[in-house]
Amino acid sequence: MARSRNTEKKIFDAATELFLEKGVDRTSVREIANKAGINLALMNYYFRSKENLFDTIFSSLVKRNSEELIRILNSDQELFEKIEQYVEVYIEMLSENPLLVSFVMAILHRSRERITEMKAISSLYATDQFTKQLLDEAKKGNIRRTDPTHFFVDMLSLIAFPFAIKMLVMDKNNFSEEEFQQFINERKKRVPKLLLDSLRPCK
Amino acid sequence: MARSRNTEKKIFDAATELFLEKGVDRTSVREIANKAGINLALMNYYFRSKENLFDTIFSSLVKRNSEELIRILNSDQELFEKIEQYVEVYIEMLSENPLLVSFVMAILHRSRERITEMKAISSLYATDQFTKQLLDEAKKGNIRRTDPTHFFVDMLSLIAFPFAIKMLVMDKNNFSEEEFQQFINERKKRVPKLLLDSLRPCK
DNA sequence: AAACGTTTTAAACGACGTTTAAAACTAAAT
DNA sequence: ATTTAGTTTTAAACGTCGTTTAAAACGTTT
Repeated sequence: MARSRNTEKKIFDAATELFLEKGVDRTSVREIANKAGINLALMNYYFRSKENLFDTIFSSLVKRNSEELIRILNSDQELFEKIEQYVEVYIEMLSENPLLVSFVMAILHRSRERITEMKAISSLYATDQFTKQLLDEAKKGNIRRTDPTHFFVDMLSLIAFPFAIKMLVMDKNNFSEEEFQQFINERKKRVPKLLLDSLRPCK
Repeated sequence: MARSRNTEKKIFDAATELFLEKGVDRTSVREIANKAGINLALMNYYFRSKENLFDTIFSSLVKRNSEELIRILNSDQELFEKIEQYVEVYIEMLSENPLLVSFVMAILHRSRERITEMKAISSLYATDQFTKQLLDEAKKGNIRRTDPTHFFVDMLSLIAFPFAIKMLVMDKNNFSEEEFQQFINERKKRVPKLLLDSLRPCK
């Protein structure tokens, strides 16, 4: 240990703030160093590369937010309730963390190949328990038979994509920021209803 | 006119190919110039900037592919058929044009800055006719009442998002490229069914 | 063949992420 | 108290990026 034991944290915090504010690509290492009040080279000393700094920040952010989602998905809660809760919590999480959304967008755009290497994301989609539940309930005749992979992709799409096209939706409907938030809030009930309707055996 | 009347086209073609192959950000102007067999400065001479070159390529790609989608959306076709056709054609289009997917990802990622391109995309979604149709059919009692904005967002999400998370889906399910194509193909029937089920008045 | 506008070229610019090698510093060993 | 070993910080430079510049090469028209 030496002069400053919080240099790493200073870099981390400054970068987080700048990444959120102007995006990863538009934030230079020199800016980060400046904001953190440290020498340019220290970013590489502590985080090896800007890319790795980004990954570190992103992973810690995902970790902080994903635990509840993972817990819900793997609980032995009743299927319909589980879906309702999962969707609501997921949407709320994305709603409260714009940084998370823009990070995911950045990753999907910049390194779609690399996305599976990110353990933080990968662990979010451990769907074994959920898959089993879908198949069991179908066998019991409680729900219609459905391909679990498709169902999970449907669910993720309905949850996440609206955030990706936020600007498009706002522009098309002349939404203010508040109106878009309201729109997203409505989806907390709408999306589960849509999904559950497709599972109900009735007709 | 002077020495080479197809320099512009050579740049356009080389850039298109490289952008598809390795993404916009990972393609340098020097690479484009190299592949096109032209001097570095000519890219700026003909296209002003790399960003503008990207826009040009993207716009022409969208133009080539969007006409049919717009036509379908604004036709006076019966609602259910229209949805089926729209989804199928859209998925097929994204399936055949990976470049389009990565371009859209690039634009959505920086949607705050890339307003021009956003407008280009936005024009794809003149949903007035479609909205009217949804409201009319609901009034007639043929379908359940639904918020047209939400419904359209649902539809787009189910169509497009799976392409964005392609690598994740492939990794989680150990899909080969062919198997992912098959998975996408299945969605051509699945997605319309899901959407139509949510509209049916029955239960 | 001279003048003009267009296209092409080589070289350089400033900004970027990163590396280097030495300096500054702390902590432990003599 | 001084040397030693290890860590942290620094200034300077590296190579690459997108872009600009000013001159050269060229085709066309007079």
